[in-house]
Amino acid sequence: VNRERPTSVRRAVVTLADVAAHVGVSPRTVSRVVNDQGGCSDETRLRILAAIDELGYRPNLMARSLLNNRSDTIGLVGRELADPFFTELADGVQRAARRIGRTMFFATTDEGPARQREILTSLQGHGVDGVIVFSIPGSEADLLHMAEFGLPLVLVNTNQPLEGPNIATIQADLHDGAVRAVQHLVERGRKRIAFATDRMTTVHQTAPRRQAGYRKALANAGIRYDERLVAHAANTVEGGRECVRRLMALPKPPDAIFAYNDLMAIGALQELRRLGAEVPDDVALVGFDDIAICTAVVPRLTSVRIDRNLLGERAVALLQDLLEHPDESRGAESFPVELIVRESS
Amino acid sequence: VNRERPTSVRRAVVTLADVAAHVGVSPRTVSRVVNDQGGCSDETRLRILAAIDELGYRPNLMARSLLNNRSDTIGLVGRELADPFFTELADGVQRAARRIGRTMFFATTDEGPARQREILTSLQGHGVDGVIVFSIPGSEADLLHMAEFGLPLVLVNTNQPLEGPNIATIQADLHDGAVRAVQHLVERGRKRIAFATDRMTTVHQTAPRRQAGYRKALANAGIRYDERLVAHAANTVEGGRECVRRLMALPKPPDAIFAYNDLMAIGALQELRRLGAEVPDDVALVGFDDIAICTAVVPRLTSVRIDRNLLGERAVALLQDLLEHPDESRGAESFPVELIVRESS
DNA sequence: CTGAAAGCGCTTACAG
DNA sequence: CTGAAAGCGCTTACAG
Repeated sequence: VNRERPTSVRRAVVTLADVAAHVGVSPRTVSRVVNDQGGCSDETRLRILAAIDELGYRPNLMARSLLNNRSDTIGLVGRELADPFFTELADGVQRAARRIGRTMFFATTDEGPARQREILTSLQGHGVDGVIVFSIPGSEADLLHMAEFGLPLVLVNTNQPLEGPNIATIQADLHDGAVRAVQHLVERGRKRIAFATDRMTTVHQTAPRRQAGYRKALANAGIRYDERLVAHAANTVEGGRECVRRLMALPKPPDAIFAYNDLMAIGALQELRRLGAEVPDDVALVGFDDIAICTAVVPRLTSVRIDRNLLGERAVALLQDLLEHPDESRGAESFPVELIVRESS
Repeated sequence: VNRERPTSVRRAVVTLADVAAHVGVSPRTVSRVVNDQGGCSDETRLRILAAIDELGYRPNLMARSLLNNRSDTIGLVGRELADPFFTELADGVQRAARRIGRTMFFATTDEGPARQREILTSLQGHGVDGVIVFSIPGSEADLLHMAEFGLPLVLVNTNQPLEGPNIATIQADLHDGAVRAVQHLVERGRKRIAFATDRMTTVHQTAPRRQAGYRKALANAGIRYDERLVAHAANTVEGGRECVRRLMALPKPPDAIFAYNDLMAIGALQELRRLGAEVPDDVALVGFDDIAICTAVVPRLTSVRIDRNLLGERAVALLQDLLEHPDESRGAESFPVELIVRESS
């Protein structure tokens, strides 16, 4: 073990040079063994491996990155871990990254664009080869700028598709998801299909995309759009309850409800039961996101599923492509969704 | 911008030397400005800052770490992101780390001890100052070994408390949580208190700790332990349903159920309703973990809460202490839990 | 099959 | 207030 370093918090750590000295060869030879480059007698090789084991040598990957200008590492950045959408995405990213020999590091940025920039700068500084960002609305210009200055970026579910050097975007097709959900309710013979949605104040532009799909499917089916059947509330369980109270108090209440997300759908389910309405007989119900609770409620909830694992894997593939062909510009990619029909409709 | 490097996947990146050349000063001076060390005329300083902005210079943190032997970075390692327990812990870690000027990187290891070791080695190689591990059972010896070889480690909710150089553990007091839950049911006047628990086959030793608390609280209250009131099933919603079917079929069914976790409690709730039993009037119900759904079900679920955010913050404090005083050995720390009483009991 | 030299981007003493 | 030198741990050409 090497020199004293009293100011350091870390214990002195074994270096390649320590191993070389211990065996009595040059660092170059140890390096060759560590990197499996061959060109080394079996005898020296075994002695070196034994020394590595004995001393507990671990290569310093930062030193290596400094030379190679690559770390085989990618970053993943999202708002908050509490969001199940994000965690499943992350699991997909993790698996796909591993398959191509990359390690994923992961950081969250709860507080908006400034913090996001800070995290991305930190990741870049620590040498990640590229970053997948589950982006914060309002940070688009910033992200384009960072990509241009050398940090390859894949944006997942950003508001607008972005184009530029060193950047790619992929978005779940929320519009199509809403179309499918409403079309399914039409096929079930429903005529008065309500939409229980988020308050539109949010900066996340997902509600408008879903609502556009809702209107499109109604139009396709020749059903007139009726503003009274669109209820706005918080996108939570309580918000879902609130929407149902208002919708069921209408002179002509709905015979189906398409909810902005599953939490609202579950709130709607609870409130419908309380009001004595049967699901799906009196009111059919479709949620969005297909979170785990969908199969834990009675009746089990029909929902629009985004395969978040697959979305994560796709994002890794895009990033890899970006890293291999940095100079090609590429369009925004759309990610398909599917409708999972269960008992609530 | 510097030299051509055709083999690199990364775009050529601006270095400190580039900035120095652009302004016409030595790298040393730029370094001083970047690190706010003073000792530089305001005029040069401003010119340097302008150049940094114009060229888009970002310090290479790996090079810096190589010199300092510290990165102000900590790692967090867990099984899978899908586990809400872990994500809330992570949010606490993230916030606490940030408060002391550290960046948290995060990695998952779904597949057991071998993979965990791989991830930890990678984190160490990338220069993290220490790691918080939400550990995998069976990896204890390995973790002790890694700590001894220079990677400071804090273990959260490990099976056994571990002691050794460079290592600390913290565990939620599951035993006390179970005692409180059952004591609460006793105070509510319940006499036949069942325990719906996990199959004990699991390597995670949490079920026995909860069961010991259950027995302890019964003994405290002078209630005889009755093996027939302990039902085992999968620790899922479906498992909870299964336990209730068996328990309510007993000659003398229970008047209260303490569940291994909230998922089982929610399954129990559904099945009790299906059987026509009122909660809490006929059967009182207490869960464990206090996951989000507890307040979304009707009646809202009483549960044992582990403040996972706080647990995460505590883990960071322990790690920081370990980094500042590497040579002190320390005991295992116990983390208190609380009972959140709601409508189900 | 093995080694001496140079350098990745940066900072830490040391001089002026 | 500013700079030249040395070195963190490693790898990449180049020699032998």
